[in-house]
Amino acid sequence: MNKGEEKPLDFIREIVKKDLEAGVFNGRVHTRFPPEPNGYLHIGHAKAISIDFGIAEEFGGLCNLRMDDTNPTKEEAEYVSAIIEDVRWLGYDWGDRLTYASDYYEQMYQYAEELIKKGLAYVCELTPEELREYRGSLTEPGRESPYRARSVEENLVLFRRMKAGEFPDGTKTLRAKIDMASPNLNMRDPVMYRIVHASHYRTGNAWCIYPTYDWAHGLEDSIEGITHSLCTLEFEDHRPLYDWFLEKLGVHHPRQIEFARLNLTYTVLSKRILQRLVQEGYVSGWDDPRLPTLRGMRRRGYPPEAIRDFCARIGVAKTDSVVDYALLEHCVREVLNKKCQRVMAVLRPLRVVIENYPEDRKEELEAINNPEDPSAGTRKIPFSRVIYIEQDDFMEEPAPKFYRLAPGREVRLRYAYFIKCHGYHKDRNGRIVELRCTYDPDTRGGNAPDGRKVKATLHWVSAEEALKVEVRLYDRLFLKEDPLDFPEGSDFVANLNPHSLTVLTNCLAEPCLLSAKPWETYQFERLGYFCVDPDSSESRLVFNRTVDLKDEWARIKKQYLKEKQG
RNA sequence: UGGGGGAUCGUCUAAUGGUAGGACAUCAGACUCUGGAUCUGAGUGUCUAGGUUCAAAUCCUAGUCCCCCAGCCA
Repeated sequence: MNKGEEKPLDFIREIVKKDLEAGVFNGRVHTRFPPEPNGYLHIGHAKAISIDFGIAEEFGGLCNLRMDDTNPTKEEAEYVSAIIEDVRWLGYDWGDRLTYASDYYEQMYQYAEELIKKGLAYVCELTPEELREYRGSLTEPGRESPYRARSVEENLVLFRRMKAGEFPDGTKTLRAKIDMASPNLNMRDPVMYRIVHASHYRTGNAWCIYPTYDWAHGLEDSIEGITHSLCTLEFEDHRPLYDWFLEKLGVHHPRQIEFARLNLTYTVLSKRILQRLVQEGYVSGWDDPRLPTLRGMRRRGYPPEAIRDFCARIGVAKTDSVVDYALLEHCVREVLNKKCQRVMAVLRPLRVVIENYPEDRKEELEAINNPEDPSAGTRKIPFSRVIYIEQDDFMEEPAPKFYRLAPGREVRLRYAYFIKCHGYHKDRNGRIVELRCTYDPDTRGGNAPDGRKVKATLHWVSAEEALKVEVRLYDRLFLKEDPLDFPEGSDFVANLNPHSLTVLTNCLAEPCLLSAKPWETYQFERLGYFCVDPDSSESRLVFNRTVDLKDEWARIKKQYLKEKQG
């Protein structure tokens, strides 16, 4: 694509554009995002949201947020508010167009009577088991229900009695009269209404018959004047039915277009499995930062604009695809790099005594808040004789290409001084517990007047002023790229990463973090991005690692270890 | 063995008969007071076999492989 050229449109936008040009819907574009309030939204929904709301926005149209609540046994008000919150957090707005399928129950019922009167629907008394048998199979046609030939009058009476609550659950259904021999199973006289004596979270006990998805969805779209009904691929062979209902009713008829749902490596987006992860305690809740739920990602520190950018980058197509999780992380880093304040924190502290630095001396050094954003200004960091550095930043016997501290080696303490290691102490287990170093007073601020260079710059905190904080390190929840690829006889649990969470309780951070507030994200220099978890209290800050920084040394180390092994 | 869809670098996605391009990932280098960021460069792809054409990812024919559908879930 050359400069100045428009970004190519995906196949849906292409269709919408053509419809617009042809005046198909009187030049209108109106979409909808129709979640069922029976669970929490995840990154897969974010893709759909970004398509539904994005297309409406780009073509000067509208997008409704619609609760597709047609099943009283699964839906709850709690999910409605969570969905609203999550879509809003992502940054989308539906004005006053928050709608509910349940608001259309009466109208749907009237449409159903209309279809009965046209001889296109009938009350069937087959049991669920019988219904299945009568449906036939993928290769064999179904059989017509013995109740199929009822008169319009009888159907009407029966249907009204169904509505009146005269029959127990599961004893009768209203079915569309289409074609039991259709090669498309969805057309084999699909159920439109089922009897369910259950209280609905919105309509209470007003109804005991509830519309099925196939019957309801097109009507919802039609009633709301939707022009383009965008959904995922598995609804492709429901489209003939969607079209059939609307055509027989002769009502406003939106165009349904299907796209591939999102899959991510090392991640599951199946509602059922997500539920098990939460219910069986593999994660701490729906907002566990390891989960691909929007709440989880928010708590992890993923900015909504990064998720939106991700959705824009993955594109829209009909090919089944699995997107590399690294792309999401890239989008997250890109946003965070630009806006996060830098700070120094030590995850696994190693005590360093600077022998030639006077015991009674303290000083403050100036540090840049964000090199990507000069307007973020600077801050002061305390420095003193005893400091802590990262355990990983010292090697007794340095590996090849390890530039950091080692006996006899000089490195820079960021924004402070050059220090040189002269010795170290070990505990009785042989673990290094303290380094003895000297500093060069002439290198204050981090540069040597004689121009000598060091190969590494370390982050550090002053022992006395440091804040003790908790840091939760997250890693992918699953070990396998495809978590559903497990040996026979086991299940996805076999692929769970036992080290997906590491809690570090003895971390030390520079004192400016004292004022940090929940949900704020910082870059811990050389380590990654960390956001303040709402579990934090006045006396103890808790940080979640959002994502690490790209780490050249980690890469080299890995290569080195691999070579050493074989 | 029914029907509906789909196959382009490792991954995602463009090219709509006319130079197979981008992004992420990977590798190499430059720069750097974050082994970060930034910059430069490299490699890797049209499912297969035929055909049409000056020219095919694109059109035709025949295959192959993958996904979805037998809820009174959505």
